[in-house]
Amino acid sequence: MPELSQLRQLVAFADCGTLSKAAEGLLISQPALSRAMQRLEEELGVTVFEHGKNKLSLNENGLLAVEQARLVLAQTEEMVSRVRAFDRAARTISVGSCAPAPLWRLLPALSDLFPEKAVSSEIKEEGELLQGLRTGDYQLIVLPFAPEDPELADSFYFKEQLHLAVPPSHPLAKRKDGVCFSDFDGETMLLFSEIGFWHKIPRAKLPHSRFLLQSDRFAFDELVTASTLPCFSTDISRKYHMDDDTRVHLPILDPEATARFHLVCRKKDRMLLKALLP
Amino acid sequence: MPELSQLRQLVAFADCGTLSKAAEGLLISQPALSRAMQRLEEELGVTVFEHGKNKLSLNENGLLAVEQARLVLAQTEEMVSRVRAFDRAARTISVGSCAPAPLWRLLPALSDLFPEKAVSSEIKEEGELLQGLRTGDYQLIVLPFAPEDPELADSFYFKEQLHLAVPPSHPLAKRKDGVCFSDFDGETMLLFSEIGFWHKIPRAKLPHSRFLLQSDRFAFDELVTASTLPCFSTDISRKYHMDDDTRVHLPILDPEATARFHLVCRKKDRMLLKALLP
DNA sequence: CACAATTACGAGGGTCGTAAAAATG
DNA sequence: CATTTTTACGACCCTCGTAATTGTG
Repeated sequence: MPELSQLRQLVAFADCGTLSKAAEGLLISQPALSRAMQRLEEELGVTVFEHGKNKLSLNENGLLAVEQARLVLAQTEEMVSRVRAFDRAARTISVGSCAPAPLWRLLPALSDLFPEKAVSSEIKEEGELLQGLRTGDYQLIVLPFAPEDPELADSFYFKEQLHLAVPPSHPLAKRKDGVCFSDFDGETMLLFSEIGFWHKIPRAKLPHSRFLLQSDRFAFDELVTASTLPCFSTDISRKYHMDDDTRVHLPILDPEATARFHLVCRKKDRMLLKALLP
Repeated sequence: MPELSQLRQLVAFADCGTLSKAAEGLLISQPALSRAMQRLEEELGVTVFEHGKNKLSLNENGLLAVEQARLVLAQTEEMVSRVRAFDRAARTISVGSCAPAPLWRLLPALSDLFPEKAVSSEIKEEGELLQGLRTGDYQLIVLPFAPEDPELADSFYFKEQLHLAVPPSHPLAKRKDGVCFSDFDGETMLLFSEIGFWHKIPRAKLPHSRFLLQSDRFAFDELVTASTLPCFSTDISRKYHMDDDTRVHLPILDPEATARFHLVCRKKDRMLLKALLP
C-alpha cells in the first residue's frame, strides 16, 4: 500500500516534470526519488511511468494516479487541520465584542475564571457577532442591546457614557453638566478608529464635522495632548486609560451617547454569565 | 506529517480498544505500536490519547482524528482501486452479448485482432447492454436488433436459426421442412439456461410446456443423449458444438425463432466493426 | 558537455522485537 | 497473576546519498 510520502513525491514529479527538479524540491537525492517511484509503481501493481531513454514521464495511469493522489493529500491536510482546529477550539474561549471597553473588563475576568484556557477576542459588527455565536465561532459576545433569540441567554453587563474631551480653553468647556451632539456638530475632531460600534455616531449625529482618524493608540494619545482639537472619551476609557487631566470631559446628553452592553451566549453556556457578573 | 501506516494503526487501535490487540492484528509488536502512536501524536501536535495508568484510550481529539483517518484511508483505497481499474480497462476489451452464439465467433476474432489485450465478455439483457455501452463498461455489444441511437454504430453480424431437436422416434421427426412452436407447445422439454435473450421464447411461445432447466453444459449434453425429451438447438450451436447425430433437428418456422445479431459500438470505435466483419 | 535517469554500494538512521519495569484489577 | 502500557537496548532492515554508468540533445 502506498505511503503519503510516495504520493507527495509522485505529485511533486508531476509538477516538476523531471526527477531531478522534484528531488531538489523534496530535499532528497534524485536516485532516492527514482527508487521511491519504482517502489510506488510496484505497490500499485500498475505501470505509471513511461520510460523514455533519457526522459521519465507519466502514462495515462500515472496521470490518473496523480489526480487521485492530490485528493488524498488534500484530504490528509484537511484532516490534520481539522484535528488541530478542534483541539485549539477546545482549549480557547473566543469572545466577540461590539466595542473595546467591555473587553477591558471581560478578558481579565475570563483569564481568571479559566486559567488553563487561552482567550481570543475580536471586535465586529453586531450582525457578525450573532452569526458567529450561532456557528460556534464565539462562545461569548458583547452587544449594545439584548437580543430576542430564545436560543440565547443574555445579561446586562455595564453601561458606558460617551464624553466630549476639550481643552479648558474651548468655548464649551464650561458646560459642566453636559453637551449635545448638536452643540459641536461642525467642529473638526480627533477620532480613534478602533472603537467598534461607536463608529456609527459621527456619521449619524455629526454630519457637518470632519474627523482626523488615527488607528494607533499611542499616536492618538500624542495627538490629543499636542493639539486642542476636541475628541471623544468615555467614563470607562478614563478608568482603564491614563486620565489626561489637561482636558475637560463633558458628558454627552443625547441618548445615543450611552451604551448599555449585554453579555450574550448560547443557552447551554449560560452559567458563563453567572460566573462573569460581579 | 502523518503516514498512512500510522493512520491505519490509529484506526486499528480505535477498533480494538487496546494496543495489544491492535498490534496483534497489525502483525507488529505492541511496543512498536506504542511508539508509532507516540510519534503520530507528536506529528499532529495535539494530544490524541488519554493515558490511564494501565489503560490507553482516545480523547476527543483522538475520536475526531480516527473519524478523519478513516476517510483518508477509504479515499486512498479508492485511489488504488481506480488506478488499477483504469489500467485493467485500458488493456482489456469488454464485450457484452444478448446470447452466447455470437461470442463463439467474436471472442476468437477479437483475440486475433488485439493479441495484447485481454477479452472479457458477459451475457446480459439488451437494456443493460446499451446502458453498459454508454457508461463505458463495454466497448462492443451484440444485440438482436439495430439500435436507433445516433451516438452508436452498428452492423449486421449473422443470423441464428432456432431448431427443435427430437429423437427420430418422435412424432414430429418427419417434418423435415420445419415445425411451429404451436406444434409442440405442451411438451416437456430439456432447456439449457445460459442462452441469453432466447430465454424469452419458452415463456412467450410455449406457455403450456414444462422445462427441465440445466445450467451445466456437460450435464445438459448428457441429459440430451440419455433422454428422449425434445430440446432446442440452433444452426450455429451445431457448428460450434458436437453435432449429435442421434437426433433430428427441425427448423422452427415462426419469425421469433430467427435471431439477427448486430454488432454495436460507440461511433468513435466504429473501425472495430470494419475489422470484425468477414 | 550538461543534463537526466538508472544501477551499484556502503553507511547511517529509524523502526522493530526482545526484555524488563511499573502498574492495575 | 494475568494483562496492559511504557522504557531500555541491541539488531537489523530499509532508505538514503555518493559515485559510477548510460544515454540524449
